[in-house]
Amino acid sequence: MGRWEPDARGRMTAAAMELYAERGFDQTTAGDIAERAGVTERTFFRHFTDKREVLFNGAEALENTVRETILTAAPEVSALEAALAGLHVCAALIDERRDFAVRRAQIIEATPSLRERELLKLARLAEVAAAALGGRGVPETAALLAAHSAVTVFNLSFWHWVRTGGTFAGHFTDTAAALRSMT
Amino acid sequence: MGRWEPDARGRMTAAAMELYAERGFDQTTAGDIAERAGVTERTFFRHFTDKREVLFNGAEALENTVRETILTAAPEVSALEAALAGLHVCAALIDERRDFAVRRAQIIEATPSLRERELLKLARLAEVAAAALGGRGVPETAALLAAHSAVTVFNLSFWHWVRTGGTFAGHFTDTAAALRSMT
DNA sequence: GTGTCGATGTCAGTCACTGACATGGGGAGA
DNA sequence: TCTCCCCATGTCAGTGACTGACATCGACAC
Repeated sequence: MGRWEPDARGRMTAAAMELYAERGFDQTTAGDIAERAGVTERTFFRHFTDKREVLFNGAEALENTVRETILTAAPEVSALEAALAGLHVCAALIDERRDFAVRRAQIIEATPSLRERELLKLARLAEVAAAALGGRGVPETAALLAAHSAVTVFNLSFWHWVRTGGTFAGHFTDTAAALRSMT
Repeated sequence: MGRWEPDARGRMTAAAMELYAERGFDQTTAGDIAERAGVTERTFFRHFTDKREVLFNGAEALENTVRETILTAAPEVSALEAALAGLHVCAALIDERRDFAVRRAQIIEATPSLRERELLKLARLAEVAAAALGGRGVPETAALLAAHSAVTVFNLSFWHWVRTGGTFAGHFTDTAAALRSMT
């Protein structure tokens, strides 16, 4: 691929995480990140649409996981349970990288504009889940409700996990149970 | 208040809505808005923290409505029903200004960065609702789940209302019913 | 009539992001 | 092994969002 030092993208991601954690998102310029990664500011913006996106690389992988898990769920499974299953697999994946996830979460928590971007990614995840449910024949409104509910469980249990420890998947299971017994 | 033409804020909001609708958010500069409103770009940024915020003036009013409705709900009402009641009142308020709401929704829909901001406002609304439920003695996880679920109902029925007509409150009631029967 | 105060104007600066064009090394094919 | 092409990167100049510091001006109190 590249012909200079390989994995420019990975170096930029690492540099950004370091700098955001060291001095904060607002005090870090795109040029700072590029410099630490040994590339040009222009190259940074060729890889990432903006300064925030560098923290949201894994989003597409999660979307694929959700989509495929929902689509391959047994046909008799309800919309809500299929959506929960999809997000539960995501939680289990993230469980494997607690260290990274926590550092990233702390950076996001400290910066409103990053929280904003995170909400957009979660909304996209819900849309993907809803579309997958649609592919199972679930009517639109039911699909959207189930998808957004599952993403809410995902989001709430994520932050609970970051703050309290344990396993993400475990918190997810607990929160899902609370949701089922809510009505 | 001001000593020049009064209601600079209102003029800027109106100008921004016009320009965003006419030529799009990205093709509108803060200077354009200020000029049409008869003020300076600097004045625009004194009233609004950024170019997007101009479309989200009513957010605080909604938050107050949600908070007070939840806090004054009958004590025997469940967390979910209290949260739904709070958001239902908001829906009824917005029903009174369909024209404005639809124009605003079309602008937001056309611009990803505005969708992002809208999600942040909805998240804040959910946090306010959850805090109000906390004030009623609801445990944290249950409060967060109920609040976010109600906001999801609000959001989904809002877009359904924008696209199909009818009343926002009516769509809200239907979607809330679908949520209750989901589990 | 004078002084204070808050909203506004002015100005200069930083930085996110973009388009256009140049470059250089690696790999496919001769 | 040489050559040509491609693509990731570098270079450069520009636009526009936002900010801080300071000047101003009109309403209102006294």
